[in-house]
Amino acid sequence: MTGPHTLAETERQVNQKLVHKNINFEAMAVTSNLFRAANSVRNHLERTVLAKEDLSWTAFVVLWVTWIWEPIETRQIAIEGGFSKATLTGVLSTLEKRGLLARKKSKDDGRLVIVELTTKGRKLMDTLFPAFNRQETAVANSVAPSKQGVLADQLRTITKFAESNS
Amino acid sequence: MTGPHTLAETERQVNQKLVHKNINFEAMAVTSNLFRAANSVRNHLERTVLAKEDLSWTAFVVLWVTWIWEPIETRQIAIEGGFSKATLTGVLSTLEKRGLLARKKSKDDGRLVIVELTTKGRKLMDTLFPAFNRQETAVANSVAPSKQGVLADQLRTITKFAESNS
DNA sequence: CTCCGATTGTTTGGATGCGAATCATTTTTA
DNA sequence: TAAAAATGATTCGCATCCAAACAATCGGAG
Repeated sequence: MTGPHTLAETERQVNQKLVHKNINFEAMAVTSNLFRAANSVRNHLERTVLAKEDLSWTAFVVLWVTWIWEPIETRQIAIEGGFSKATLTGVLSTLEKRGLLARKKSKDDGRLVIVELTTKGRKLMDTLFPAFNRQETAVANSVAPSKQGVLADQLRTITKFAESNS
Repeated sequence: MTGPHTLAETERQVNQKLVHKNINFEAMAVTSNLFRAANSVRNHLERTVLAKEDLSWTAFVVLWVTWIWEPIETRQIAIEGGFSKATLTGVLSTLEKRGLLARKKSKDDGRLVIVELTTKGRKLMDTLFPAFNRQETAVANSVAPSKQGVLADQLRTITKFAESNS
């Protein structure tokens, strides 16, 4: 991820390419570092926590959302996790095959599918999520704990803006 | 992306699931909002800027890195852009087919491939990047401009930590 | 009661991305 | 100099993800 060029070098180079235009370097720094941070943190968590359980990122999110809210409708898992219904169907099948969760039809509405963790799945999350959270803590603590609340708020604000302005 | 449950509701629910364990909610908020923000901003930029040029995110990054540093070695594009060599080969072929850039062999080292934009590619980036940057500005300005420098710095710090702790 | 539109999960087809193996070239070793 | 190791890019096989089409179900309008 960290290339041979520093961000400062890149900005200088961009400036030379665009001397005649008005480029907002500070905004560029915010977004580009947002992507770098998200990617590297995701890779970090995958390597340090998820890999040994052979779970993909999406699979973990599905387990997590289900664990928190079970019993839960599949459509809600997709919304909460931020991926498509199509993606969810595949991941659910995989996790069901591995015995970590179970699908069942809703009695009230035949279209809906309800998901619950199995005992095995619940047991896994009981140890996996604390381990995950420990790594989240290590990552977050690279900025001062007293500043983390503001940081999270700013990220929330950015999300809200980006989502409302299609 | 934004589910029907607020973060506060989720935290309350997590707390009930884990009353006996120590969960760091602030760290959880930092990372989860980091992913939400990155995803929503990427989707926003894809929709508002990249879609009308029929460019994928990765394709745009390749064009951008090349535009800034050309002539540039392919391995450096991959490092700078944060994706694998395998991914790059495919994207380069696509962009070359579309006449936006060109590959040539290095004279000094026959293993290396050097990439340059074509006139068409350069012309595209001359208008595309300013448009992209305008949207970056809109996104970044959802937090006060005076706080953007600190925000970018914190994201840089997180990246550095996550990358150094495999 | 019967359509008919809306909603939901699944299937299908295609795009994207990666790791491992492969091929070509260069550099190092002996 | 010749063989071996190292370094690049590409190819191949696999997993992941999505949009669109599809089938099943629900809820009204008439």
